[in-house]
Amino acid sequence: MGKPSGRKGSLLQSLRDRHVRITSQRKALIETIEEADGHLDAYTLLERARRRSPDVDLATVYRTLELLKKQGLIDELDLMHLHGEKHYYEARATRSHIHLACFRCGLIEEFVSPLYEKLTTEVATSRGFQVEVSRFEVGGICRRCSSSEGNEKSKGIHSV
Amino acid sequence: MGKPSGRKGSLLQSLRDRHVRITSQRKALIETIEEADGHLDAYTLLERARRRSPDVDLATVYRTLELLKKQGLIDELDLMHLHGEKHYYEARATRSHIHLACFRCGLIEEFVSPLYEKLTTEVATSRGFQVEVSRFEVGGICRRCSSSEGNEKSKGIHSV
DNA sequence: GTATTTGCAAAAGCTTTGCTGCAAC
DNA sequence: GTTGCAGCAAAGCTTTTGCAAATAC
Repeated sequence: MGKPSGRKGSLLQSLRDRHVRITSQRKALIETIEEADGHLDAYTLLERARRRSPDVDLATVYRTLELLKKQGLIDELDLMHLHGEKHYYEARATRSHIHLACFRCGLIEEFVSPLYEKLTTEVATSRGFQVEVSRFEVGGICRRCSSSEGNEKSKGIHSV
Repeated sequence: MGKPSGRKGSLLQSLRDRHVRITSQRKALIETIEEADGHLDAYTLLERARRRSPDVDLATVYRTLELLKKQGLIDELDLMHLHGEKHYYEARATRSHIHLACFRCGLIEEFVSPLYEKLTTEVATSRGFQVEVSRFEVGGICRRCSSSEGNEKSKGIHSV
């Protein structure tokens, strides 16, 4: 399943274009984000980034995420708080998409629709609102879980 | 500006219909939620509910919110984390609506559109996903802040 | 009378911050 | 050489949990 993500390596370039300082830690974190291709929480990002730069600290992870958010280069997701209150991050996609979170198995699906863009435009036009970020999340039961209704009890039975 | 909310007093009735125990604390909390008509965080809910029932505890607030969420009677919002990581709650509306959060002044607007329902239906149909909850939040700059661009510095200058 | 809910206090989870030394430009 | 970043450790804020006493039905 193809993800609606942007070209890899674009995050670093965007930072350079904006005259933001590129440190080795930021580089490691950004490369990790781009490699992951979506849905990383801060701690997972830390663990993976340490393969590239062993001394990265969690504080740096958060500070870098904050920076990237402010630059509009990544999006912050809640994924319906399926796994606690933490946040997830992904490189901003070329096309915005909805996240579907299955309460039963924990699967996260992505869904692209022209209606999404249309709706965002409608907000901007009719309310005079300059949209910088938007987030559409849906929670419920995925197709696979509905069809195996009642047979599966545990969470996480379908791979993410 | 009319809110797209349901009839007042319906939360308690819904609980009775579902044979959920009605305690005095739950009653106080529910009445407070309905009176507020939207966007209460847990601590504010506690403070207000204490006017009706002085001994309510924050733990009870969270437990009751959990109950109402599970029953699908309230919705949980993040409001783009405009004021920290806490959540906001509102009685589930008869029509689902988008929340627009202004990063500059903190104003939260609500926006109803047929496209929203259409999009949700599309998700259900094309992915076979049983939608239980959906949340569409938008962050950016509201009309008023765009027109007073650069003149206003502080947050919360426009009333919520 | 019995099962559930509550208050209290403590803990947990995620995120932010202060400070000093270090790295980028 | 300056300015801003990183690591470390500590604190912060929201939310959850264990347990004994109280409450609803």
